Amino acid sequence: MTMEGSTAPRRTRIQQEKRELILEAALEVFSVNGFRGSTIDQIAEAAGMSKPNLLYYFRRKEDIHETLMERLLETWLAPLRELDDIGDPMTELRSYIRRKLEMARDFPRESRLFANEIIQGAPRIMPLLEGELKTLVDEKAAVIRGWMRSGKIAKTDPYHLIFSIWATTQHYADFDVQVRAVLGSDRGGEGRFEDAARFLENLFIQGLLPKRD
Amino acid sequence: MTMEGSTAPRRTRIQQEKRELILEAALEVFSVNGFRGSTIDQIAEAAGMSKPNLLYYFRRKEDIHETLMERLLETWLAPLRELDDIGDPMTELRSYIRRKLEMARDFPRESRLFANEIIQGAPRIMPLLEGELKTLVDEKAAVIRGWMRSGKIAKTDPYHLIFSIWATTQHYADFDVQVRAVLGSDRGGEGRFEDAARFLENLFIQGLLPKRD
Amino acid sequence: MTMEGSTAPRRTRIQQEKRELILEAALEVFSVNGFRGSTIDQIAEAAGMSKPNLLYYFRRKEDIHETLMERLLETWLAPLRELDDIGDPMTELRSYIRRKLEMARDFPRESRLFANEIIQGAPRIMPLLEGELKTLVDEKAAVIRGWMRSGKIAKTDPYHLIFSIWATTQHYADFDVQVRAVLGSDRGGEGRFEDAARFLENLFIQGLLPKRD
Amino acid sequence: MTMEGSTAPRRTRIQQEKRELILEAALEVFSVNGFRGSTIDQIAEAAGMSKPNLLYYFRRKEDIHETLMERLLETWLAPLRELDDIGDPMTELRSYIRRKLEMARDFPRESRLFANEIIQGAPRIMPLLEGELKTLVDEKAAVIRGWMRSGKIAKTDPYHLIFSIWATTQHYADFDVQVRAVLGSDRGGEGRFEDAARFLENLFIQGLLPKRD
DNA sequence: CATGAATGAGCATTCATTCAT
DNA sequence: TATGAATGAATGCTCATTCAT
Repeated sequence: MTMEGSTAPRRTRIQQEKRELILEAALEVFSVNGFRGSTIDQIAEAAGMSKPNLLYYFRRKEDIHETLMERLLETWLAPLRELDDIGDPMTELRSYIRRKLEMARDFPRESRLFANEIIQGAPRIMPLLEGELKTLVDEKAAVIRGWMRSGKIAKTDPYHLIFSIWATTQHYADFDVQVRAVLGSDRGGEGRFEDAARFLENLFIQGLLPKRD
Repeated sequence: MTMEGSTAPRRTRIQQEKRELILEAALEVFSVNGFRGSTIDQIAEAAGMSKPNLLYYFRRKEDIHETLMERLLETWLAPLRELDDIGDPMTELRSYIRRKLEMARDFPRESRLFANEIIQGAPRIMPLLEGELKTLVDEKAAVIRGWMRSGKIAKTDPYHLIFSIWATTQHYADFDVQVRAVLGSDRGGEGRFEDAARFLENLFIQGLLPKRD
Repeated sequence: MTMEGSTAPRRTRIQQEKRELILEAALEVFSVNGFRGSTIDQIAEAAGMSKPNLLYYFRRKEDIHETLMERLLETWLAPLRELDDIGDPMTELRSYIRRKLEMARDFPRESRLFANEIIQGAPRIMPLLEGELKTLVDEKAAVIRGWMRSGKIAKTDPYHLIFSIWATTQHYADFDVQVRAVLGSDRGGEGRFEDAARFLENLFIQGLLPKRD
Repeated sequence: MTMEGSTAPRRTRIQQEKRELILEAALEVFSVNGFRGSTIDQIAEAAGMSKPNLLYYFRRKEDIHETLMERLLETWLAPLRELDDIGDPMTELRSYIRRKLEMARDFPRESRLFANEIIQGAPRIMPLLEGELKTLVDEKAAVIRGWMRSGKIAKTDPYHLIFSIWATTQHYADFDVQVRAVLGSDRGGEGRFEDAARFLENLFIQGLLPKRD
């Protein structure tokens, strides 16, 4: 049973659908050009509608971006939320890395949109970073620290561990063109995500020290 | 001994200084707002000169950006170039990571400018990525593969190893606001780079497996 | 006995009521913002109906304004029409002034709407001014001139007399905010109309010459 | 010796001239169409320059209007400021009426611009009305009251006296088209101001009571 | 009757770039 | 070199009006 707040504007099904269409188009455009580099015309064109019609659904360019960012953060945090205190530490972390990498593969535009916002100093979502995000990371860092104390994984800084997982996985979305340019046409195909998964698993588990005996 | 080709415009020292001033200002502005989000006015203001005067030194907005990007790539590749076949593998990689992290700390604007360009699909420097960058990475990947064959470091994918070093170190420049937001005021200060250095060294050398007795 | 011409659209009572609602709302909006400064949205909102619904009753924004102006002129001329040749001149003029002042008090929005139209050069009602209005004023000016000839009131220009009555009374509607700002909170209340009535009676009857003993 | 505040932007002679040109054009346009009813295009056209060029001199439409209103109020209050305690009351008032009527004749656009602003509730100059204007009127009302006490003019309300002078004189600017429509082509020419002057002098001095022998 | 949806034309403002001095 | 002035081409957004249901 859901209870929508009375402040939420009532919308018809068609309106909802059109709004989704616009958000999809905006994601495409914003993720490449950033907020200021994108024009309403581009988004309208991508959404297959006229500019004033688009503005009938979202009154301001910023409203589109805002809606996109709100949804984004939730999607973005989901994998971390699933990190489970109860499970086996190594398995949990391995799953987390895999899920993040899958997101980089399946939602690269979302990743780039987020990266764009952060690089520019997070002018629009700073409060969310300091609030919801920090709270969640603090919580999960405590879990990881528990695992370290119990000797299940090596003692190290849990925050920077999380950062490094973010960095390495999101890299395959945000820096995709560079990855493909470097790997070349033969290794830059879809297989690159499997290679990355294999590599990251190795890295995070064993590092670069040669196998003993 | 430098030999400028005859196509390079001759410039006086004063001219050169003004150009540097502009590039410095442009770096400041572009790295935050992106190319399209930045205006010549902002750059001129930051450089302390009038807009037409700025355009006397760089005829087009894009020229400034281009010049910046050209220099950038060189700076950016320098640490990798230093990776030396002859040295001890573990020491070499450790130094590389440290140098990259120092760059993230000392040249965050350059890092963000570069990230901006890549995220947008590298419309301006794609040729450099496929040329110079790929060549260098291929070369160094071969070196690393040699180390792996000789058993000095664990066998894994050298390309993805390089990507993960890029990702983890540049993260501290590009996603700086997020890092600071998550770490909070007590741990987000200047010490964060030392913490990161320590963590990354551990990660790349030993991974997360608990220490063997 | 009214006989509507066959060109007049037949309207149900409900239709008529809705039209009145719209006109009332439009008066409110137009009188403050002027024609071009007012939007159909504002009027629709004030009338409590949707924009397309409003346009069902008046097909064009201008139609609303036109209807409003037509009625307005009638209302506006009514007090002058009542000026009666037969009555006592001083009493008649005094009553006229009083009626005009009451209109300024009770129908300030109508007054402002009219003023707006005239200030802008009467683009929409010029014919009415040159026709109906001029005819009526000519007629009443003749009456007043008759009074002057018979020595009942001082000899002066009857047209400018009418203008000055219009000007002084309508001033309390059109320049209301200025009047209230100058009088301040203590004297700017409802009493201002009585003060004005007393003053204007004095002015028009005796002028500023000190009373003769 | 004038001392310009350091906040005033320095302007070249050409800039000053162009600004005057724009203000002149804006007066023409605003006084007819009101603020919202006027477009920058109209003003630019009237000033004989391109729209962006106009915006080079005034960055916002509102800035033009504001500048105009500031100057306006000063001009508008000048005649009242001249009302002199020392002079002969009747002469002083007669001169004031004459000066105001001359302003209505010579600066009708200014008058209409002012009327437009007041009718719309003075959204932009209310503070000036409650401040500067009220202060001046209070002061002059005291002067007039002094004259009344000394028996030089009839006892009446000085505030409403001032209002009626404003109303009757400005009427010939603000309601000019109506005045001319009513007077017709033979009496609506330039002579109408002289007729008005004669009439108002009579009205304010003697009222309508027939002359005593 | 009523309303959600759609749009062409318009409008204030910005911006890269050019021109003249 | 340096800058005040000028402009064409956007760009975000508004609004009267029409359409479809």
